[in-house]
Amino acid sequence: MNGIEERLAALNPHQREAVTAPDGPLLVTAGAGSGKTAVLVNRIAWLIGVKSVPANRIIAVTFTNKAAREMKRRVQEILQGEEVNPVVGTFHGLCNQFLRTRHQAAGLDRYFNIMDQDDQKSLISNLMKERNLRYTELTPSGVQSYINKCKESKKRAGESEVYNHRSELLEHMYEIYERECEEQGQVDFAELILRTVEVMEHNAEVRERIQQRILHVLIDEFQDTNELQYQWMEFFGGWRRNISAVGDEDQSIYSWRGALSGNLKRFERQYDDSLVVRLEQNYRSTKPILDAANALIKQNTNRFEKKLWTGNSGGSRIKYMSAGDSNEEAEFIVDQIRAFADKGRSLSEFAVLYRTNAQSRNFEEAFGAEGIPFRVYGGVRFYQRKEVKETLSYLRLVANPNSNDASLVKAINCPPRGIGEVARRSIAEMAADQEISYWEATCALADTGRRWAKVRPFIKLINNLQSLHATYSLSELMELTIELSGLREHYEQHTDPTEQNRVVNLEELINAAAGFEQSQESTGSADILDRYLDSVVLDPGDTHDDDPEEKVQMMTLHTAKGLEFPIVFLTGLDETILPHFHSFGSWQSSTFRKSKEQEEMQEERRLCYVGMTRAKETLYFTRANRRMLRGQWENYHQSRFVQEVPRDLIELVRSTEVPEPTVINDAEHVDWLGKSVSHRKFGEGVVTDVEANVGILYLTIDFETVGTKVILSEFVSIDS
DNA sequence: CTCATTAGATTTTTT
DNA sequence: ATCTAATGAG
Repeated sequence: MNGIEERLAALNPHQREAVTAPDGPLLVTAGAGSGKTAVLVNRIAWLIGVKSVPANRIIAVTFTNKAAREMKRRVQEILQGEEVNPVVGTFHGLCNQFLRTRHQAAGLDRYFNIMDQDDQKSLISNLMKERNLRYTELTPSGVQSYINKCKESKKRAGESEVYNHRSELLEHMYEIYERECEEQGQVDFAELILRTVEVMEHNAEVRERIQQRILHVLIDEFQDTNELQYQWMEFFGGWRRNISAVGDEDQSIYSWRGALSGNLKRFERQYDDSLVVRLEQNYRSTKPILDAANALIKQNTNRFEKKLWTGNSGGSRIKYMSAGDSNEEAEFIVDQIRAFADKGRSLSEFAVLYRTNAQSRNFEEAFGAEGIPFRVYGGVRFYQRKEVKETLSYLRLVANPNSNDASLVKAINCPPRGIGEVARRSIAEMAADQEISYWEATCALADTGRRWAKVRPFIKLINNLQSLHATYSLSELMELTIELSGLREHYEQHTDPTEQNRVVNLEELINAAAGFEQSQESTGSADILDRYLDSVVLDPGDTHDDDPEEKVQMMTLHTAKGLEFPIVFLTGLDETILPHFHSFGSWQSSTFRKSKEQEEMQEERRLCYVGMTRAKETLYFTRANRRMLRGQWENYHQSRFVQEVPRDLIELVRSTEVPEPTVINDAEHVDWLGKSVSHRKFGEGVVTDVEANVGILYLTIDFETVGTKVILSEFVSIDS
């Protein structure tokens, strides 16, 4: 017998209805903390255990790898006994598997390489440089975001409307980029999904085989799917229509990545016979926290009104602390955690959440100084460090020298071997002329005279590592690479702490490889190096996941989605931080549009909502009047979101003297409108719009030289 | 070609 | 403040 009956009995009627829904489309809209993941987990277990659906014919999609692992674990836990293996993964992970086994049908190199955002950006940057395409109108990141936007809405180069010079250039870059990726066997994140959908669309044989095999498709976090992912769902699950989608529009926080929370409604419309279940009972938070979160999210327009409720009673109000500066904010949190910990709370019960990764630094310093153990998720990623990227470049060359030109460029002169710009250019030229890889070009050039003698040891090194690859394990190969390449020696020579730390990171990298080996023990014997190199890009998260140690958890609001903690510090509740204003008095914003701002503001509010609803029993709001930004102290004002929470749900914990926000009346509004003003950086302009919020005036100003920007009133002066 | 110094930039969030 | 790219001296 298995544990399903027992589990079903523990669910509420709505949850049970969703879990045991008959075949056919199912849409679950679920508020924060209402147990939507539990519904998915139990439904998978129910399908396997009660309906006897073979586990490997069920496919479930989650948003993060962490969530996928958790889901597999929980399904297995319910179905005690024999091992079950439903297919669970992220869109990107699943599409990668699909393409690896069908690279031929997909028209991809057998050993195609996956680029992360950094790789993609430097490829674009190099393309622009080498082909002299450094147009003033375009930046590499501009091109990058254009290409990704296109791919996310299933558009290839040439399929977008060209309406001005700039968009013409962008299309041109997209074309060049596509060709380059094709030639080099490079695949970016969006391409994984796009290519998969295209194979399903055009290859009837593959499509039919897959559609026959898959009996059920389940998708979590449906509000965060984009056009491409919606189509993926249709190709993989649309034929049998056994699709379960779970989501919450109030937690849609990835529209900047092309996500369309409207996909929830689209699903409901398109599969009009679907069973729709709404989960509105919150099991996570105390009443004051839930009431506060509900009040906040109510400010968003055009949303389906939910009445999220809880049976929990009691609980304290939100504790609000407004600090003089960011250091004080951090110290306050340290003090509070100390006090709780003295009462016997475990450090792992605390989470410090922030809008931007840059904010973590303050907290890291304060916690470090006080000797409180903490763990930062994400941040400057381990796998993005220079020394780590260098080592991985060697491994990529070992795995497949012919589809990793960028890796060759990186590895060939790290550590310095006297092979520089001139040599690189010759290699690139020859590779282009003869349509061969950089590696082949380098090998050919090595025999062409004394000038190329320096590359011979390098070629030998790679060949040597390739032969070692056959006999040594992944972690051993990693260690040999670091030693034989001279990377360790190179970094050990330096005495300053930054460089010394790199040696430590190299050790850490070997450990990570060993950890990967262990986690993959049960899986087949397909080349572990290839799978490791994929996982480094697709799942660079925690190298040692189930860290049992007691540590305070620190992460961005985005990373926190789907998690819960007894005590949560929601930090940086300041205008321009949360809500964040990328369009605020900064560089390019000639395309600033009011409607877009509205949309972005609502997403910021949802982000705040996500943060608040992570808390089970205690929630803190913290902010600071002054923060260090790029080496300078800047002034900040309390976030509008604090005002949007009813006063009686907030308790002032400790507050340094905050000047009462100046109340702006209508007369002052009118005062600004139409006035000529000047700004220190942007020069002269005219105020075209005024908006007041929480005592702060936001002026839309049409500048003579730099176009339209939104500026805080305190940064401009009226011309006399 | 390497190393050191300097000028310049820095779009928030993640697979 | 901190990182990278560009520049110049050896």
